[in-house]
Amino acid sequence: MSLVLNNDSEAASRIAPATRERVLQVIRETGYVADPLARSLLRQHNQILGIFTYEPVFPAGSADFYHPFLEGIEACAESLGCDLLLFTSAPVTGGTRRIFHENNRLRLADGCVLLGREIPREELTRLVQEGHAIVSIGRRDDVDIDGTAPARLPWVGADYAGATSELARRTVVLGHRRIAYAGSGEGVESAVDRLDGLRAVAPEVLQERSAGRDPADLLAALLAAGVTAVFCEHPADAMALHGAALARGLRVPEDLSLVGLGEEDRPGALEPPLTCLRIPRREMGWQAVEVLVEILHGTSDNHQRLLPCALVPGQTLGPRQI
Amino acid sequence: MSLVLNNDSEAASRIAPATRERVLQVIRETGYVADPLARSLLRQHNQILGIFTYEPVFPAGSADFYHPFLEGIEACAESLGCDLLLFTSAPVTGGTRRIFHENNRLRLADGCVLLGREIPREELTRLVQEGHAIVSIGRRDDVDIDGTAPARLPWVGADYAGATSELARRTVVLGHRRIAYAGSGEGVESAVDRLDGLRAVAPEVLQERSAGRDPADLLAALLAAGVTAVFCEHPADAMALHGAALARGLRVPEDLSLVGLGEEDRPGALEPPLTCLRIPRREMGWQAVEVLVEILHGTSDNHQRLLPCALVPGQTLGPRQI
DNA sequence: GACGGCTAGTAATACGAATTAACGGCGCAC
DNA sequence: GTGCGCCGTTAATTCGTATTACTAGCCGTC
Repeated sequence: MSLVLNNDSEAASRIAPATRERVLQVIRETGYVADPLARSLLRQHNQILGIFTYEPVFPAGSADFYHPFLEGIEACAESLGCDLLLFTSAPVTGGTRRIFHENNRLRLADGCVLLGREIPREELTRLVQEGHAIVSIGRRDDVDIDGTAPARLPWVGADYAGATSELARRTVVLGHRRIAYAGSGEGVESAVDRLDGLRAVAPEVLQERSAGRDPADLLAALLAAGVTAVFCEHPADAMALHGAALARGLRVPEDLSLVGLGEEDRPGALEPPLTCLRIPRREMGWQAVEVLVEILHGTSDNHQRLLPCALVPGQTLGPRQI
Repeated sequence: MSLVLNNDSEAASRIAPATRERVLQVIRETGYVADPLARSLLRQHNQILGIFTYEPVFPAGSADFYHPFLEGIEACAESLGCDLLLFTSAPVTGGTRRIFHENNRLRLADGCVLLGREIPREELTRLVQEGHAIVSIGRRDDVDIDGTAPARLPWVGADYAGATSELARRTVVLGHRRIAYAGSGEGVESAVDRLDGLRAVAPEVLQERSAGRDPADLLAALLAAGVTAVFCEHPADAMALHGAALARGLRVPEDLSLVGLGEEDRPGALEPPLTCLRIPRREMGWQAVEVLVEILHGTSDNHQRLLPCALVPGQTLGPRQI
């Protein structure tokens, strides 16, 4: 039976064509399908790729930030003939989902794509220690495994640093000398990369936190420091600053240039359109699955890919008025 | 071991506290986790719910029509502690994905949510025949199983008929006598329901196909027939007709009332806002999972739920000008 | 002191498919 | 005529866990 189902070269030689046809006939009649569970138990792989998100996969409020990643993942998985498993069973403790719990179901999947702005270090460490095949979407710092050299985590990231540097160069060329960075610039890798990219070109950056701050106050502080161009970690901050600038009678970009270091939540919402980045999210999703397959097959040995961000010209970055 | 892991009432009585603690200690040290595959093989259920879509789950182009359904499904699955399996391995033959293929992996999931505008009848029939636990999102006609009475398919649908009837009533109250339906009104259940809902209130409906037709031509035909209000199967058609009306120097709703029998793709895109329906998509996703669980648990016996659509007043439906 | 009942721990079996080993029958060759 | 090899089939074993049956040991009671 199984010899006929999995028509291997070996089986072909072993089974007589007549018998083979008879078995196939019965299979057609009864509509028999091998229990994929039992097969997997033996084969030790499932053709299932897991997706683990540290935020809800299908977030209601936010303008579907994760959607394009999932698009790419789905498209690639489909091309590979793999199913996708969403680990929605992982319980939420202390605000974030945790992949490791008493009955973690990680092994249902052959490998796992990790998605989320921030992934707890201890989870990453344990994932690596236990030898799970994982790929992070978004660059992650290497994890320290006690004793040994830091483990190079597989990831597919967006080149925030490079894109920010390029925007910074253009800003400098436009005459700006006092450039500010609005945002934390620390903690999460994506924030660090952005600030690093800006600093690489403009070392004298003025950094101002924006979280939970009144845009008008933030703007006032920036202007007082003589800033003429603001790089915003979150495009939403750029929108807020734009509003505050208008309220103050300032023009963008004539009096103040604004750059968003990410995608606009709702393209077209701001007039004039924001100068910002386009994160290759779909492509990142696709390539994450590619890397995962490379890991599973043992091909290639570099499991870190940095994809370029396209620059969205917009109209909020202009020459500095003398 | 398994006795300790699954701390049942029985196990509690069987295992000595000391032994129990010793085993737990070893489990903690080794980080052992039971292979979910092997467990499932024995238990005959997985805590996995399948999602099968007859279109890509994460469609790139369309404005994420399916996203809210998935949101609801995810939220409910999470509350149940179930994982979600996306059947991306199903091959596409003849334009649509097919759930049944030589190695269908349906049995990986305990039950399956079916998503898609149109689901091939033969697939539904076979799903029912083979006794799979399924729920369709969107009403589906009963399927004929040869010999027996038509099988009542489980589904969670939007009450297009009721909502359309209500809109029709309002339209009649506003003085409109010649009402048209733009769209196929046949084939897919959702289209049939809409036209039926309109006909229930306004039997003398003029029906015009809109697919692949120049909006200007369609509009001309409608006006020639003396139509003063158009119910559009697809809101996109309403948008197109609106454009054609403007081009012709007509005002909406003064000269022509437009109603969309669905959600606007991009709310706010049309000015004035379209009078249309709000499909309770998130709620449908949630309840689909609820129904699925009812089926699996054998509780309840009515597995068909019709959820009301909210009416979005908009400003494209107005009194008929005498 | 012996037997019965209860408990704790261990061994066996089942889950469903796949792989492999064993086996029976047949034919060919020596 | 017998032995070996080949072909086709069947039985056994494997995957990792859960359940059940069974056994050894202990205590209490008669």
